[in-house]
Amino acid sequence: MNDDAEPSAVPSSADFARRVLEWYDRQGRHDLPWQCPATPYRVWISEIMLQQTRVETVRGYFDRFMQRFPDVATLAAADIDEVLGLWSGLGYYARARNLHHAARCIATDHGGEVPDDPHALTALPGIGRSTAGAILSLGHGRHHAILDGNVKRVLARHAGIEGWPVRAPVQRALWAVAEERTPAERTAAYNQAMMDLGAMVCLRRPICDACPVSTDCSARRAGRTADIPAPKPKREIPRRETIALVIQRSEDGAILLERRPPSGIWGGLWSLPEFADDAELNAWLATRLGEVEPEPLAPVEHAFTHFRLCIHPRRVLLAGIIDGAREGADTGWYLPEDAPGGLPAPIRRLADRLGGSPHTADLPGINPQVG
DNA sequence: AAGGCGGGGAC
DNA sequence: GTCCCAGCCTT
Repeated sequence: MNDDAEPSAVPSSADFARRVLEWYDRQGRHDLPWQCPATPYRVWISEIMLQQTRVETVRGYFDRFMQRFPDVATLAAADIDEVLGLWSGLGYYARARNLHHAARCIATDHGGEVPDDPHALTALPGIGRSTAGAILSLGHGRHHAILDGNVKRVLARHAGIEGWPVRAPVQRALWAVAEERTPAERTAAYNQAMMDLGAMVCLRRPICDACPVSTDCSARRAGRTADIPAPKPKREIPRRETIALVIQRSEDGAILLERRPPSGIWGGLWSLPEFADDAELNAWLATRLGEVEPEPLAPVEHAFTHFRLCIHPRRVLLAGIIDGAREGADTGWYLPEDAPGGLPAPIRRLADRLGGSPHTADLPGINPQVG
């Protein structure tokens, strides 16, 4: 592909697309789970799962999700806890809540068919401009541009668009280039090609020798592929501490789980009772169990995008059934593997670590009086 | 316009 | 350890 002639003029968008498509036919990914078949429903589900999430992570989740919810009607009829259960571990759980909500909107307002209109799509929760473009092009075969992280990287470098892509002016410039270059013919293949190019060739450290558009790439020519796109400005991430109560029945190993509030961190997921400090924990325990001595377990570190959380687990083993901590719609006793909904990843790891039915006598510490 | 929102893989 | 990813929503 490297003839020695310097490109004498800015190549046309058609030529850019032609080279990208030619590369895609030979080197691109053609057998991803959501490509066979690429129905609008399957494309929609995959696109939501793929928001801020890598392909290899999504594969297993996608297959399990499709097995259980093969179409819009099944998803719309499902309980949100089951949806969150299949989402458990994927993160960004608002995506699952939005997905479920949107399925119900599609069932009631669109006759159960995923819309093929940009305005109708972006009106659905969880679907923005880029995801709408992916559903329209990959799922419906329509002419529409996309602009995800991969495409941003390819276009920013090739067109020499400086600045951090999250900033509005940069975003505008990128969308303009994306729309200008997206061909009306073979739009789906082109969009998939751009994502594949970003995921396989135009990496953080790019493999320019393998790129079909390297000869006229602005960043490549300037030797500035490391600077474009501009990296996210650094910021200090705060650290938070929290106490999590593992209150466990020695009889069967069940632990007390609570449903978290619908919004915020881990919204709608099931988790351990949480306390700001030991004083708050002890006050909670005192009113329900009397004097008990919780056993500290090894802390669990968990990194979020915007802060770091250190969870200090405190375990209390119960020799008998208690009636102090009653079950309700949003609390209950469950074996870790039988949780009624999704569990946050670090809580799941912690719960799994506790193992099955413990024997009180084998464990250090606690045998609180009950009632 | 800025910040909230998970988790894991690559380095 | 740090960085960043098939973004969107709320404020």
